[in-house]
Formats: sequence, structure tokens, C-alpha cells
Amino acid sequence: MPKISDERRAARRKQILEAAWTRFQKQGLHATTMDDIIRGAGLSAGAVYSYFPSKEDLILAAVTDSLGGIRDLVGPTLEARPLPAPDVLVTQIMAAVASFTAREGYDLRRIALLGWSEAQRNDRLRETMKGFYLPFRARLEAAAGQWQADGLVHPQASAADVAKTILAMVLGFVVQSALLGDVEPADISRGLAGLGPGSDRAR
Amino acid sequence: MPKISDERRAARRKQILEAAWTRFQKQGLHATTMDDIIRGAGLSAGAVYSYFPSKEDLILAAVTDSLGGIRDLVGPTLEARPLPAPDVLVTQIMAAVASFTAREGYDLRRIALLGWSEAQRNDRLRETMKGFYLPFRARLEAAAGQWQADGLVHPQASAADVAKTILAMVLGFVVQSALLGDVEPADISRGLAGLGPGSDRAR
Amino acid sequence: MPKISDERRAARRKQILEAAWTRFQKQGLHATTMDDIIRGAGLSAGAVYSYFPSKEDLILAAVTDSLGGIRDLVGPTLEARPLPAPDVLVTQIMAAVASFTAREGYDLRRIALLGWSEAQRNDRLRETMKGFYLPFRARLEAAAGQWQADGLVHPQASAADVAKTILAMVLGFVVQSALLGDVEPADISRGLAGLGPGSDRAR
Amino acid sequence: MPKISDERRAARRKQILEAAWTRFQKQGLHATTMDDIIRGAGLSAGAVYSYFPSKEDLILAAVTDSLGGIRDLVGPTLEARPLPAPDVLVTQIMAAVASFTAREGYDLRRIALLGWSEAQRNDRLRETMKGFYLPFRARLEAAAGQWQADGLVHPQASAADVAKTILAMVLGFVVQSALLGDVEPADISRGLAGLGPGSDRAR
DNA sequence: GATGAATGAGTCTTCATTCAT
DNA sequence: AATGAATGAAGACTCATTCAT
Repeated sequence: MPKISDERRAARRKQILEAAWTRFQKQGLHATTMDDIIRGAGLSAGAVYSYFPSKEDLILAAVTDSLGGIRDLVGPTLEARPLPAPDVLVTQIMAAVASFTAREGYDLRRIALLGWSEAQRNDRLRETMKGFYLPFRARLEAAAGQWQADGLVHPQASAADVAKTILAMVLGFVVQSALLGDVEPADISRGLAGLGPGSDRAR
Repeated sequence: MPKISDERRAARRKQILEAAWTRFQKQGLHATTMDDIIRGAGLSAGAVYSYFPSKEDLILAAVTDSLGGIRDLVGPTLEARPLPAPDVLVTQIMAAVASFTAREGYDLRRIALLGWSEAQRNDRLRETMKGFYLPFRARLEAAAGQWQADGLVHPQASAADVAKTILAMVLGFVVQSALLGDVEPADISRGLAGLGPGSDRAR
Repeated sequence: MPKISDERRAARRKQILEAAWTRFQKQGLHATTMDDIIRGAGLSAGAVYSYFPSKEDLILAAVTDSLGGIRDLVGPTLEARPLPAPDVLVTQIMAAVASFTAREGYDLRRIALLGWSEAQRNDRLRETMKGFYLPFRARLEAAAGQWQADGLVHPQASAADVAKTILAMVLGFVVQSALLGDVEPADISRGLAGLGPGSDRAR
Repeated sequence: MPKISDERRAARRKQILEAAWTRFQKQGLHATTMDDIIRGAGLSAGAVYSYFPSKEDLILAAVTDSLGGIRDLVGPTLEARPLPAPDVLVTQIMAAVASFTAREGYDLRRIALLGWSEAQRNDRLRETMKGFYLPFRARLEAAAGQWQADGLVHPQASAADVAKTILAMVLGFVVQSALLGDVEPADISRGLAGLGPGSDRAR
């Protein structure tokens, strides 16, 4: 029987998480101090620690939360029927990811890079990420199967390989966009279309 | 005698850089202490600092070095004439990157993630990376032009878009491979081929 | 209704004190947090603080309480008439102290060590202890006088010295027992008896 | 090949240990902060931590050191031949312990209480103490055997019991002296003598 | 009265960097 | 030139206590 309502708790949690992301993104995961986050959230150290028992937990929660946000945003794209053609779907997914940048102090692409990097040395985080990317890739594989039925993908191709390729493209878009900043989802879509054979015996 | 001294210096430098990467990779950039590196290199603090005036410089040098290694490895692939078809070239590039893992304590993919992450908050590092990836992409663009001439890429496609797409695929392969560990260059190559139209009535 | 309320208060007080001792003993005075005690007592922070205004007060109360318990237990031994011989009395006192260990989570010997240590830096606590040990020693001195009258102690001996010696033996039994764990009251009793001269030409 | 000589290292170590004891004794083990000790030693945090990797290690070292000091002081007493009578030996041991108070800011009796208390919750410390008190008691037992041969102790008494009793007396002297402050070694010696039979029919 | 969320000063400890030897 | 001991400013986290509800 908490003195504080569940909504209030959830709101506080979100408040902390947002303060965390704002700083994480600006300074990186390790260069951000708990004090930065604490001040950013306008709370006391004890309060923040009552929600997240350690910095590592806060990082994990922040990443998990972000991943959940992506899932919510990208999920519908994969659900749409009829299923868009591969290049369209890829564009939609990348556009959904890019749209996340909208929120002030929250660039999902930069955040993704931080999370991937951290996952290299944090087992819990790596498992969390696997738990996100593997199912996501499985859904891409299902889509690939559908495309084969629709004649949009070679019937003898491996749906698994197609899924890996699309995932690579999406992840690579994030990296390239974060590092070089001059890439739009449509660029990739057009580039992919262009990679189909270029002569008239072709497509 | 300056000659020998220079060789010594270069050897020492390499020794430090290798000790750095070994640790960086295992523990991440920030969790690795100068002391780890100093001990790993078997030198004294003063010695290491005489080669690299700060940890940031060491990180920058390490990344620059790695990037140079990739350039040396991947460059020939882009130079080959006749130019391999897109899916072949992509496979070769990714295979070259993956081969870098051979060295003990040196997984280029993991290292790449660390560097990208750090580049988010380190301007010098970001510029260094731009100075590497942008020219690399320019060479891919040149290749795309060649493919168009060879009829392997749509004549109306933008070579720039194709280059961005291929770069995305390569970078995404690195991410996916580091995070999920179950991706081979050939998978992407096949997936890319499969993404061409599935029947002759095409798309 | 104040009657019931008073009983309740006393019960609560005892409940808190027992929770405190249980933890104090396991973790020491300082490593035990108020939160440990609060949770151990199954109460709220506010509730505990309404009984004891500070941790120091709680410690003082706990020690005072324990000391009172010893007094109740050991007192009758000193009251018994006819007065037992010195070695018998010492054994009885030590046995009474040792018997306090019976209660789960409550080893009087360990508690004594904690209290003595804390008394080094807490004046109130030291005074409380003096207020206990000094009268206790005075009663031992009275007993020594009786023993002299009974011919069990040298007539020219100082009753005060005998009291100090017996107190030392009892306190030392507690320390030795807590630290080494292989001492029984009877051991000391026999050892004391053995320390008398070994032959009739005596010393 | 250290830059600093072994003597210098040992001196620094001692300097830290003395600063530690001075504070420990005044404020107790836990109320003393590392910063107190660091400032007391006139060093930097890093320097102190390079000698003692944690507060716990420092505490353990301080106690171990103290115990060693006692051993050096009390040892000769037990070695003396001919062996003094029990009450004389007890006095000598207690006098040796009390003499340790001489050093400014270093009262062995208070320190002993702190150590015993801490040993309740620190296994390494407890083992260290056992490693000190058990052999000490064994030497007392050997002395008791000698006394029996000399007719100063009952021939049928257990030397082990006599050793336990003497150890109790010494430890109890320390406690009583630290808590009440009005006990001298000679008091205990006389008290012990007085506890022998008081009439000519003896015991 | 009771609750338990919140406070924030205070702890231990680390680590990039320097500089006397 | 080389060494490695020393520095000391942070940093993560704790916990006795309070007070709004």
C-alpha cells in the first residue's frame, strides 16, 4: 500500500529516464554522472536510487525502454496488410526510427550506438538486445516469406538471409546517419532499388 | 642512430596501441584504465604518457590506427579490375572486416561499435571518422558508376544512393554480427541477391 | 484506555528492541541500518522514530535493556543465603550470562562486546555502563566481606580487590567465550580452584 | 625495483597505521572516516590506498599490528626463568598491556575492545585474533604445567582450565580498566591471592 | 497517529595525470 | 630519458532523519 500512487511512480520513473537519456546522449553513458541525471530530473540522489538501484540498472532500464519505444513504433509497419514491397518497408522502418529524433534531447540513432557499445561489456544488456533484435529479425523473415509468395523476392532465396540483409540495412542506416548525418531513409530505398539488375534482360 | 630510435619508437607505439585495444575491447573505452594499458604494455606510466599525452589521444590514435588497418585491407578490394559485381564486392568487404578478428584480442567489429559510440561525444574522433567513411563512400560511389556502365545497376539510379546503401549494409553487418553473432558475409550477399525480383514478370 | 495503550506501547518498544538486537548482533552496531531494524520490526520508519528519537537513543536503550536483563538474572545469585563459595558464585554468574544466549538471535556475550566498544566513544553509554558495573562490583565486594567472615577469603585481603578480580574473571570469560568459543563457566571455576596452592606447605 | 626504499615504505605504512589508531581510538572504527586517517597521516587518499586497498584492510592491519606489539611485549614475561608465581605473572602481563598506553593517542585497552567488537562481524579479523589468543593461551597452559611441578598449582587441576582462567583474568582486566578506569594490575594480583583459602584449616 | 517517500550530506574509493628522483 | 609514487578531484552510492499526506 504505497503512499504514492502507481501513476505517480510511473511518472517519476519516466522523469528520471528522460533526464538520463538527455544526458546520456549528450555525454555518453559513462561520462554522464549520476549527479547529472539527478539534477536533470530535479530530484535527490536518494529518490533516484529508490527507483533505480544502480547506474547500471538505470542504463539497462533506459535501453530497455528505448527498445520498447522502437518496437511500438516499428511494429505496425510490419503488421500492415497488404505488406509493402521490400524497399518501401525498409523506408518505413527507417523513417519510424528517424522520427524518434523528434523529441527534444532524444536522438534514437545516437542512443542506439551507445547501447550497442555498452552491450559489448554488459551481459544483461546484451541479452536484452538479443531479446529485441532476434524477434524483430524473425518478423522480417516472415515478411520475406510473404514477399516470395508475392513474387517480390526470388523464390529460391533464403528468407533468413533476406531478413539478415534488411536488418543490416536498417542498422547500418542508423550508424551512417549518426556518424555522417547526410543519409535519408529514401536514399537507402532508392539505392536498394538501383541495386536490382540494370539492363533490360533484367527486371 | 636516429633511425634505430625511430624504429624503437614505432615499435613502442604499436605495443602500447595493442595493449590498449586488447583492454578496450574487453572492458570498453571508459572502463579501461590507463593503468590497465600501462601494465598490459609492460611499461611505466611515464613512458606511455611520453607517447600519448592523454587517454583521449590514445583513444584517438587507436581508432585512427584501426581505421587505417581497415583501409589497407579493404582498399585493394575496391581497386580490383574488373570490378566484382555488387553482391560480390559487398561480401569481400565484409569478409575483410571479419578477418580482422583473427588477431587475438582484436575484434574489429566490437572495436567499431566502441569507436562509433565514443564519436558521439568526441568531436576530434567524429571528424576522424568522417575523414575515413566519407572517402570510403566516395569510392563506393565510383564503383556504382562503373556498375551502371556494366549494366549491373540501374542506369537511372543515383550512384550516391547506391553507395549509401552499400555502406549501410556493411556497417549494419558489423553491428548485427557483433550483437547477434550469427551472421556471415555470404548471408548478406545471398540476401541481397534474393531481394532482386523473384520472377521475370518482375515487380 | 490509556492502560491498553501503555501495554501496546511497551510491546511495541520491546518488539523494536528485539529487532534491533537481532541485527546488531549479526552485523554490529554501525553496519546495522535503521532500515534493517525498521523492517525487522515490521513497522514504519515514523513508528520506530516515535519510540526512539535517534539511532543513538535506540542503541542506548538496547544496551540499558540488556544490562537490566543481566541484573535480573544475576541479582538473585548474589542474594542467595548462605552465600556460595567464590568459585561457585563465579560459576553461577557466568552460567547466568551464558544462559542468555538461549534466545534466538541474542547472544549476550557478543552484545556485551559491542556495547563496550561503543561505550568508548559514547559518553552517555559509558555512564550507563558505569552505573551498572560499579554497583555490581559493590555487591561483589559485600560478598567478599562475607567470605572473609566465613573464612573463604584471606582475612587481610582487600574486599575491593577481590571484587575487582572476580569482575575481571567474569568479564574476561565473556570475551574469551565470544572470541574463542571454547570456554565453559565450569572451566573457569576449576581453574580458579586450581590456582590455590598445590600442597600443604603451600606458598 | 621500487623507486622508494623498503624503509621508506615501512615508515609510510607505520605513519598511516598510527594515524589510523589515533583516530580509531578516539572515534571508534566505523565513525572514523578514511578522510580522517588520510588527513591525520598527512598524505593523499591515493597514497593511503596504495598501502591499504580498503578500510577493512587497514583495520585488519592495524589490529594485526597491535596484536604483534602485545606479543613482543608480553612474550618475554612468559619466557622468564624461573617462572614467576601465578599472581606475579598475571601482574606482569597486565602491566605490560597497561604500559602500552604510554604512547600518545594509543591506549591498547580501548583498542582491544574495538577489535573484539569488530571481530564479531569480520571473519578475517576473528581468525587473526584466534591466531593470536589461542597460542597465547597455550603458553599459559605450559606455564600452568610448570606451576604444578613447582607446587604452586594443584597437581590434579587441569592446566588448560588454569590457562583459561588466567586469560579470562587478563582480558577482564582490560575490559574493566577501559570501562571503569579504576583498576590496577596489582589490584587483581592481590585479589587473586586473597581468593586463596582464608583460614588455617585452609580449603 | 501512522506512513514511507524523499532528502542530501557524507562515505569509500578510483584513476588520469604529474614530477621528484 | 625513465620510473612509479603521489595527487586530489570526482564519482557512485548510503542512510539517519523528516514531514506531507
